[in-house]
Amino acid sequence: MQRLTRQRNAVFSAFSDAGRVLTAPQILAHAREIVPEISLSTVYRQVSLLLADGEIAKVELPGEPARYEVACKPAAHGQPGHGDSHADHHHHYFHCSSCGQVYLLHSCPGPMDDLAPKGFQVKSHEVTLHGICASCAGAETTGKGRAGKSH
Amino acid sequence: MQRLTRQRNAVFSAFSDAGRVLTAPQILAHAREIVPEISLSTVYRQVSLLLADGEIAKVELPGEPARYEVACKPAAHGQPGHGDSHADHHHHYFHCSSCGQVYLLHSCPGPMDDLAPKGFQVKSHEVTLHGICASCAGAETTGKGRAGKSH
DNA sequence: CTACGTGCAAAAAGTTTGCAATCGC
DNA sequence: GCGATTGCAAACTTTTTGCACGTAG
Repeated sequence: MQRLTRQRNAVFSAFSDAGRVLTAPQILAHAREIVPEISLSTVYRQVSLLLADGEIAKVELPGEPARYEVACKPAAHGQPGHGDSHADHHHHYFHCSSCGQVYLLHSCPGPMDDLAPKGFQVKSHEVTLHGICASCAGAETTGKGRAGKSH
Repeated sequence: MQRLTRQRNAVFSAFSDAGRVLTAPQILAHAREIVPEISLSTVYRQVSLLLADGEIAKVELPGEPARYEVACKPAAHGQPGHGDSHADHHHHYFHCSSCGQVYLLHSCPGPMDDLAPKGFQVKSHEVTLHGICASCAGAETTGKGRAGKSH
């Protein structure tokens, strides 16, 4: 059985703290605010456990490191309250090219089996949107917003 | 200016040979049939050059290593003259979970700007389909196929 | 007390880079 | 000959793993 260590709590609360889609180093940074001596290995190990438990989900976008999000939880920038029971928790993502932040999308363009040639069995699909998020779009006139990684 | 080395030719012909979406190690394997002493570094370097030339395009799918495909642009080695900037030819991909092969899709579900919350500027989108390709679906009874990576 | 969890270091996988030798032009 | 290109090894990034110690239960 899993033990209730400070590190496990720190990793998990990193998500509630940030409420967003985080990379492993970002989780580490947040967790270190609670348990400064936590190591990246432990982050990865706890993430694996949380994944196996279904408490978080892995978010993989083309060309970037894996991120993780709290599973089946209301989105960070949306308001909770919808009784969205997890039937098939497949969602899609928006990647801001300005701040690097990944946002959850709740809608889905629907089945796109027609895109595949005949004879191909489509099991699932992933959609990634790229562009400028509302924060960055709004910040471009007001000056600097809350960008962090413009590499 | 770029020199016409055997390695460059080997890397480029790896694509015509395979005619598919290839990972760097796959390019290496094909290129080694022509120039056995070619190294992976050279493959990466030539791939970078070909990318810069617009002769090939990088294909990044969630959770896997980068692949490369011959670009849709017709002129291969000729001089482009002027003004031919790469248009917005985006396509999508089908990833076979059985053989690992990546297939190009020609159709596109259309603009999906509506998926993003208001205030978000959608610049582009990517769609990845997962499932069983026609070869693997057909091979499931005969047991042949060309599977390789079932990890 | 005992087994699971942790930190560190090293490894694995994919990609890039420094450097001396090579080879196109 | 000059300098771009190559092969090798080493660095780098992201993630995993081996091992000895620490700690929850």
